[in-house]
Amino acid sequence: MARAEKKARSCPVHAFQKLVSGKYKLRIVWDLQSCPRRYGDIRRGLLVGQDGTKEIAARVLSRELKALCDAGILERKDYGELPLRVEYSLTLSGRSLLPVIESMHNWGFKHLV
Amino acid sequence: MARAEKKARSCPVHAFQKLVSGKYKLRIVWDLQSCPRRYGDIRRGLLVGQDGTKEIAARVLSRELKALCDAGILERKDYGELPLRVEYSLTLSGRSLLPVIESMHNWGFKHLV
DNA sequence: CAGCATCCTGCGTGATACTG
DNA sequence: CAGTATCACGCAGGATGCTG
Repeated sequence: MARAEKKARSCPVHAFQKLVSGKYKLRIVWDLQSCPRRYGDIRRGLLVGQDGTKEIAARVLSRELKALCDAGILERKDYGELPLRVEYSLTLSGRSLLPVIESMHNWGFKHLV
Repeated sequence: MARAEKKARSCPVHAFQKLVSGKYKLRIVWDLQSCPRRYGDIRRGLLVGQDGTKEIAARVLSRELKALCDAGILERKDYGELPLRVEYSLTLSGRSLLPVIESMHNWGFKHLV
């Protein structure tokens, strides 16, 4: 199921880190846990900086989404409608990532923030 | 317990990601789980690339270690001996990080590697 | 041995404009 | 609306040499 590059003997932690590298990948997955979302919804609302962060650049979001799709974490569904409508949702593999992110979330909530 | 910058309303996941940003921080913590280690031990053996990765640059390792110390994850103990001898160990806060890293490790081991 | 000081390079991120 | 095309830039990461 689409595991990109299976580096021979590399460290799992490092491999994981590389997979979710980038400022937004983890947050995207986390934000999709309850339901699929459209491109614009992910962009606005979810990633707009509550803490002063700027809105994510379209180009960046595109790349992160594409990377996640290529990694088999997300699925992209194009409805072929007009105006354009594309929805992103978690795959099974993506869902399996949620507990991991949750542990990060909880730790961060306790020790940081 | 040294929490650096407590960004007001920032996302815990993102805060966590920032804290452990860098290629080696997580692996360093992970490698220190069983016992304290010396600077050189961390550098050699542990971080030398089993998968072809080069040895970490001294400057980089220094920075990562310092950042982890500043974050209250690691503790630095200088024995004041000659030849120089410095040991790094996990603090309580650092230990609390282990389950989180473990979940990443397990996921990575299952889905990547 | 455990690091700093310097210099250098690539890539991740971002801003702006444009398109089907 | 959901992107792609360009251009620009800071900084993490690396290489080399030096020191107490």
